[in-house]
Amino acid sequence: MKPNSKPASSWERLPELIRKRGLRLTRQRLFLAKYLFEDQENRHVTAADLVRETTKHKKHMSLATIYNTLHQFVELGLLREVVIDSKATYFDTNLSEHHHFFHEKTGELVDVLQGEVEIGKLPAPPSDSKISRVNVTIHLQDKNS
Amino acid sequence: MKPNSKPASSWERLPELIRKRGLRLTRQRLFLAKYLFEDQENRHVTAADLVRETTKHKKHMSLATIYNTLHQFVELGLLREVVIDSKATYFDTNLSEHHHFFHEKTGELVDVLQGEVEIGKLPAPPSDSKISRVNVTIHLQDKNS
DNA sequence: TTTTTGTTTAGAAAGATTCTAAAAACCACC
DNA sequence: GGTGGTTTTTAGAATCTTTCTAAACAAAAA
Repeated sequence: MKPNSKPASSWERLPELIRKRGLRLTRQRLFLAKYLFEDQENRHVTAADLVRETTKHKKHMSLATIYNTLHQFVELGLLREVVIDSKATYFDTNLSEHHHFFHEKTGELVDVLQGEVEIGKLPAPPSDSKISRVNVTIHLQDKNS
Repeated sequence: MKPNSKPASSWERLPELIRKRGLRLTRQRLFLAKYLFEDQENRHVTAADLVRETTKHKKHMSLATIYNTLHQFVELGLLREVVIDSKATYFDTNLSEHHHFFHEKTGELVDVLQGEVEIGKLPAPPSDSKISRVNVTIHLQDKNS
């Protein structure tokens, strides 16, 4: 009889979400979900990061499976894909509306909370389109350069 | 902000710019500059586009040279590099401060003039960094989806 | 347990970008 | 205009990220 007052994490919602799509609850999908969502921290991971991490945890997964799973998680609304430089695609566990600092030198991404950016005006989209998202990326350099 | 009064075209300034850097005025650099800047239109080109175009104009250039030259033009302040999806890096001849519509379906980029976007508030950068650029990308979907 | 069907996997393939080192072109100097 | 030193260009190889393939495997159903 433990009280369950915490908000359900993506980790807890996973079986339901997966089943709703007719997908199977595999060892690999469970491991990745646990790894990404168990602690509520926001992460920015690449596919290569995850191959390294799964191997380190003695749960090696192939690149193909990592990519498949990440894309499925995006479909399920559990991850957001972020493309900023041509070196890598990041998958972001922070689903709330937010933006990013991008350190040009290191490739590091840092969240910028929604309230910290205000957009006063936007153009109307072309008539046959609608706006699906507005991305703001703040590129950073070292101060002394 | 200063109004965007058009200076001499990049095409005309090229010899001077190139020399200032101790670079040589080669046939290839001249052709690309002319191709990109001669008419004042704003372009969004990829390296592969340019290999195709140079070949079509019977001035074939290797991919390596195309990439080298594009990066040099970025260094010289003649082009801007734009990364939005993982499929390609675009080089943008529009140097004025501006942003982009991005058609998710087609990968097409369309300029959004500076005045059409207003940013009311930005976070302070981390103490060891400074903001080098702020990118706003407006992702578009088909209206009926 | 057996069957069915979806999933994972290693390795191959594809696509973008960078590297290499040999040949060609630029340009300063005569 | 030629020569020589240096930079550029080039084709092809190498690298890196991402996707594809088809064979082995595992989850759910019967």
